[in-house]
Amino acid sequence: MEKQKVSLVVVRRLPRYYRYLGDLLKAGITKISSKELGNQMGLTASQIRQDLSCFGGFGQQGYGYNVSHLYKEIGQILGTEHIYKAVMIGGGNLGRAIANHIEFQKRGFNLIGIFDIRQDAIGTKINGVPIYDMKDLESFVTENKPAVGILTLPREDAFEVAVRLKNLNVEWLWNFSNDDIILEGVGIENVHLEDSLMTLCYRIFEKEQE
Amino acid sequence: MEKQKVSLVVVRRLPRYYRYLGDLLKAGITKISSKELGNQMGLTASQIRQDLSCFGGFGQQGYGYNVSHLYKEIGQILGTEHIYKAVMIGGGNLGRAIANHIEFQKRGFNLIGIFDIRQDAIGTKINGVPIYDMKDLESFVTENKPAVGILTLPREDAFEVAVRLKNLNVEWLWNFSNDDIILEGVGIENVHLEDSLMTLCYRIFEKEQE
DNA sequence: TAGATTGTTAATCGATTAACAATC
DNA sequence: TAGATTGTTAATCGATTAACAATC
Repeated sequence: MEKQKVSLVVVRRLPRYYRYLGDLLKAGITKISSKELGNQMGLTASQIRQDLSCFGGFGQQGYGYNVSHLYKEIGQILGTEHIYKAVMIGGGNLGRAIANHIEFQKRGFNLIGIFDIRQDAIGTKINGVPIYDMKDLESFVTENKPAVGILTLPREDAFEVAVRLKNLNVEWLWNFSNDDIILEGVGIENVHLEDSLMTLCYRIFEKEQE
Repeated sequence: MEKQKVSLVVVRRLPRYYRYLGDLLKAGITKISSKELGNQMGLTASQIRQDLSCFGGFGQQGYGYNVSHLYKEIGQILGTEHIYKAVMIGGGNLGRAIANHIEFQKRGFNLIGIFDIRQDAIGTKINGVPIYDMKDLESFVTENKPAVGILTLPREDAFEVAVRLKNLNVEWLWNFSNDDIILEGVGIENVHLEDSLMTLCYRIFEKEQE
């Protein structure tokens, strides 16, 4: 009774659907067809119907999709109503920005602690989240059992910390360190900012040569 | 004499190759085969050879690739030796983190100014880069002609600013605002952090249900 | 009812993997 | 020379698009 696993390329489009539907909802639009949504998003109607059909039939022939209903369904699929606990490793500039900027609750997470080695940061808070001493990582994680580690620390230290987290049964990482971490049994969601910037550089240069 | 445009999925792998080769170089390794590199990166040897062959033949039969040579070639392809000027719009937490954290020079860019509306920020610097008044965007951009705008401002204001930049002939955006910006003639490199986090949420939930 | 639009099956397109001759 | 490994062509696999019967 194993249901077919949905391809990651489809899953990665879901948050984008969710955003567009949220905007439509806010704009007071109650129904939308795959054709019209495709126009707005720059996708084919076919792709939208194909994507959604991985999760069920949310539309109605001759009518289209009810915006509010589809929005809720996709939110459900994405698991926005979950509250997975997360700890952040690295309270520097990047960690600080993420902790302040991301609305964890709306995305299904709760950031319960930030860990750092800088003594002057320890004991303070970022956006209400306490900064703890890296030395206390083991005891804190053992007690609080977060599902996710957010790696906002330098590349050199990332792998070692990932291993420490793995040993504490933290099996998911949101990784901002510019390093690939390949660890058996650990799922990684990478945000490689430098890679993105280099890709941009390539695209600019390529365009210039046309 | 138009050369075949290289697919974006291949281009997006280049920075990753570049990173791995840089590490090998630092480790003093002088040669590597596609098979061994594939092992390390979790790719097939075939894919690596196929990817590289989009840009030329950098290897040698029976030997493999010279690490230092290949590293330099990929750096060249990515355009790391360029210096495209960039301005950042939004000097809040996220902008501050990016300005401090990203090594623009190493990636082919020079961040020449940050724009904000908060009067207390204007006149200060982030990592040596001055913060200017948003009112002066037009004159500054007209004079300095940056190629890229980095959008680290709230979603609500992102589109309007993108249009202002487009009108000033800034045709490339590195977009951190959680908004899709679709503008004729403007190339966008999106970093949708919230989308990434929601994808992670989905993956955790999916795994739990196995 | 007639028009619109879904969900799904089939066709196409593109990306990845396999195979292998060339050759270092 | 023999073994290794490339670059490239062919085969496979997966993702996107097109087509269409079902039906609101």
